[in-house]
Amino acid sequence: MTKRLSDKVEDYLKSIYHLSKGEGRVSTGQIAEDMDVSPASVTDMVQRLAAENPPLLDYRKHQGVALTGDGKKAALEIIRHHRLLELFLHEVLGFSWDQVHEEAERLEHVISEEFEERVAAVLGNPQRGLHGEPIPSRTLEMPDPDCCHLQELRTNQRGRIQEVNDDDPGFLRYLAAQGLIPGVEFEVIGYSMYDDNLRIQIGDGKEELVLGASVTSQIQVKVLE
Amino acid sequence: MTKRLSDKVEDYLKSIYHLSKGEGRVSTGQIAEDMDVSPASVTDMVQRLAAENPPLLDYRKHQGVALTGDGKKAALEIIRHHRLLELFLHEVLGFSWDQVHEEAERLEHVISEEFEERVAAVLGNPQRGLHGEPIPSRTLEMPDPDCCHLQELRTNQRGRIQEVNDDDPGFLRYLAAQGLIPGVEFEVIGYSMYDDNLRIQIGDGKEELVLGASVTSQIQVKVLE
DNA sequence: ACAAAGATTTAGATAAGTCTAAAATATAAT
DNA sequence: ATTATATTTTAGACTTATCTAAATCTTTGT
Ligand SMILES: [Mn+2]
Ligand SMILES: [Mn+2]
Ligand SMILES: [Mn+2]
Ligand SMILES: [Mn+2]
Repeated sequence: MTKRLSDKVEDYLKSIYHLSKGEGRVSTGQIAEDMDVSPASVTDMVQRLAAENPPLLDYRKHQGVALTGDGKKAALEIIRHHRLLELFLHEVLGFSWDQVHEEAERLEHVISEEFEERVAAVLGNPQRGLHGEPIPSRTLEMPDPDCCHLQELRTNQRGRIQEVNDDDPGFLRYLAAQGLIPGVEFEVIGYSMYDDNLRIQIGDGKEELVLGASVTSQIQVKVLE
Repeated sequence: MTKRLSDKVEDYLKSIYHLSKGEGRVSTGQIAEDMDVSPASVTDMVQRLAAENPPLLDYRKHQGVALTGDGKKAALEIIRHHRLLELFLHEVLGFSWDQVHEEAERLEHVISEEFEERVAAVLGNPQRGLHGEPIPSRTLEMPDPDCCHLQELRTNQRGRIQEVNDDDPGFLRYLAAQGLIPGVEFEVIGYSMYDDNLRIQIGDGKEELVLGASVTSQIQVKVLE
């Protein structure tokens, strides 16, 4: 009989989960930035969530917050909804991969466990989302990331695109146009230390791309070999 | 650029639409009863909706409210969402006909026009919902009801079930168990004027049912011949 | 070690939606 | 036509979520 959380609370928990990757502390300022609200609003909200029964956050003045077990569970529930919904919107309703995020952002808060189960079943209990994100299991276990940011790779390293940032439709269309989609393999063939540009070659074709840090920081890859 | 209405506002407009059947005035008391909130809350809300720009309601003190053109359009938009969603939940996700209403009640407020269009397309642009209700068109025209309550029929009249009240799961399971579903034809073979019980025979089998007023008032039928 | 800068928290306001209790109005009954 | 009853509206309060401006910590640079 865990009391139903509001949409806003769910979005706060999700934001904190993403910023902390499930562990560690996050500052109120980071949350304010990510959620596009004032720092004062965040302080107020996190104090309320820390005072909940059971508490959803561990809050200490001037030292940010960490998710409690309950807070993390609530966040993972919504993240599971979000990622299943994105896949469903694409596979069943034909939404394009840059349109699904916004729609899922609203739907994630209102679907029942029944809906979640049925969608998962229709999709064959997938473990990865439309943009390559791992989907928490029914029991809310989140698989390890087993990948790092493309940004961190250097010349001669090979990798496979694992996951891309999905909250900017324009960026997603750009990625698709360049062939930078989850599953694609590549080799780093150059690095410029002054601007952090990375030159990569996709597949075994001669297709080359030069990507800036603001692109490579939004792509997660698995290093090969 | 019509400002986005809140879920609550949409539910008020929908309630007023149903109570007034799109025309005429409705008292604040009726709305309070239907929405399960206090009369004071209703008065407050209808005054706000009447003060909107453009106004969604016509309100006169102590004389109830009527939907304006804009209010009616907003109500029909949500009713279209609701009925398309119920059908979708049943046809695509396998929800039973007594489960869909509750889920649709929440989803109706958050789906985009894009979602609405795609669902309608997947379903083949249906004109009737899962419980027989007419579905407003894309342009928000509501087809005429062309039917009346089963309650009003008398001995020897034949009819076809057109539409049933869908907000009580138990009632829907009861109807399904009795074979009282939209499309089924029957003949009234008896009427008891003291308790308003109706005796009906379904199809041409010898299956007979006796139905009280609280059942017959929740079923809409088309009179045959 | 201390002042300046930066981040966070408090204080005070506002808007939406709800409630209960009291006041006002309308309807029905004598 | 008055009085009694029922309905509706107002008044005052509360909750959630947000803001701006002011106060208070923390961190950093010298
Ligand atoms: Mn997303
Ligand atoms: Mn969201
Ligand atoms: Mn319904
Ligand atoms: Mn609703």
